Amino acid sequence: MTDGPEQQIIHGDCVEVLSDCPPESFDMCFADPPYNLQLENDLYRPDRTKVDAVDEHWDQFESMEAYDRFTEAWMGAVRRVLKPEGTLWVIGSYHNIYRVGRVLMDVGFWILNDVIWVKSNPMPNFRGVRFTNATETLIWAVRDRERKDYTFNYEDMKRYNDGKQMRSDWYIREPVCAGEERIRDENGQKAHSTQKPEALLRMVVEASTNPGDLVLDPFVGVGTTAAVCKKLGRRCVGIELEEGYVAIARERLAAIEPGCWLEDQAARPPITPRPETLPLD
Amino acid sequence: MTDGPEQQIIHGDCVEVLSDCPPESFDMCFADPPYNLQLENDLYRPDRTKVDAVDEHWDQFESMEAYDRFTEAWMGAVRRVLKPEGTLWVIGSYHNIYRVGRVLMDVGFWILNDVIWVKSNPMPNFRGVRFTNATETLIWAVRDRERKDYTFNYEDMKRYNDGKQMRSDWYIREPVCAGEERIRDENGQKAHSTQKPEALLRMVVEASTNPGDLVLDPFVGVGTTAAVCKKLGRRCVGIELEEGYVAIARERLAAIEPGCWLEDQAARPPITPRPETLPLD
DNA sequence: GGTTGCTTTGAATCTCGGT
DNA sequence: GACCGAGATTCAAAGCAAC
Repeated sequence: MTDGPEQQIIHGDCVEVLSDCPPESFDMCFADPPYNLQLENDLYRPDRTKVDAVDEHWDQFESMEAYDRFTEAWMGAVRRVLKPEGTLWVIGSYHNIYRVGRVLMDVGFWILNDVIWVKSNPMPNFRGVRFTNATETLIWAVRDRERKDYTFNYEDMKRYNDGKQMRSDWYIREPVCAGEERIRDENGQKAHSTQKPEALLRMVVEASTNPGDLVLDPFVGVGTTAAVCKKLGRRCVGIELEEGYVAIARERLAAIEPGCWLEDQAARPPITPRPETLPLD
Repeated sequence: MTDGPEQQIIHGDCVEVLSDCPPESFDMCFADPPYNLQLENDLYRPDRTKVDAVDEHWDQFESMEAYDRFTEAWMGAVRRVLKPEGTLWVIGSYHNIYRVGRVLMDVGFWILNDVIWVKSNPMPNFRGVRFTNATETLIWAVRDRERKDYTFNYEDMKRYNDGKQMRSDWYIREPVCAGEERIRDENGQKAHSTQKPEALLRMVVEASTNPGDLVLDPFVGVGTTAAVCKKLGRRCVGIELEEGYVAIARERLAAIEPGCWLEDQAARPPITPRPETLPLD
């Protein structure tokens, strides 16, 4: 699995694919599993246009229990192939992150931080019945609790907080994934309903790996993790079940020049520092 | 239980105390459960008695199980005494919020938001091995999923975001040790290690209750929830196991003029708006 | 080429009352 | 409980056309 090209996209179910992988192979894993959104009805904006919701079959689960079994399966498979000092990142929303987080603890991972991705332009709550859901959560955890030698590029991260210790609240400069970065199909529709910004993955990869390290993404989708790894000189194995996504990810990777971000880091930081808050009174 | 003074502090274990309470009595519950049950070296039982070091069978997994049992116990007791349209707020950090959140879903609560308390003055990570842990998480959930008539003062909340829909990221200062709000004992030491800011509770109470509503805090500590309720004209029952905290909370309540914040709301907003992010380049 | 204003859209557990 | 119609309801950033 580590003998292929520096970055590769494998088509298949991550649990099956990883069963052929030797243990303790990967330095880091980033996982963006299905969120198991429970959408009961269509949602319309105040101007009566319909919201293009996440309705893909890969986000449908029979029950919460089924989702927990799914989580235990992929997380156990990932843990086996992680090095003992390797770390796991998982991203989610309130729909799934509490279930995922508890499974993560139960299978033996040790949480290092929960990082909050604060969005500058989240979708509002159109009916005014809740607060605007303005964040997503990333859990960062080490495989074995007793291993203190996981990779954390502390000094590099300081550059993103004005020279001070980097905080766990991240204000991603490229907000919701839109614009030029958003990959579209031949009809101009978004190719993947939940594509993540490259800036977010850049923070993750820079913080917790070194150049040449081997990264795993078991739900690689249209290949954001692999693309960022290629730009940052990390090796990456991305696994994806949907054949359509696999093709897009491979095409995306082919257009990237290896290591092209390595000299560009200071020039264009991926996140903005949290601005000063106003005084209380 | 609702026949006492408008705000009262009850000394005892919340599960026991609530067993004498008629069902569906409360409009809202705010809970700040202990999450120091399982530290690096010291282990505690769910009743917060310390575990003898010779109990070697009391390993990490069992202590997490015990914490879950503890959570199920208090949350079940709370759910019984909440009105069906009543809501529950729980605050926690990454140490416990994933376990608490999953229990919350499993016992039937329906999550409305996860609110991120972003601290302007978090304690840094002294050893530089993680990101500064700059947030805590509040889960807001309605008792019965099908009830849409929970209280949410949408328009009132807009006042705290420049007239626009309030977001789920809240920027509130922590009560620092030097601050006026921090309650101290006769030796000048902080009386409670995790005292919450009144500004945070004010947001919670104003968002999800109306004047005259009955609020429950099963871990009321030094009485922040009860104090804010008194200032905002809400009734409150606070329960606390530690006798020392009970005395402090009662003393604190006695010094508060009922409803003193009701006319002052616009003058002193509890939170700061999310500051502008910096321009792109 | 720059500016202005209108349109589109983003991981969303988003109403209520009558039949 | 399902269906239907009335009615109340949105923020920021990108895309694009017009000027």
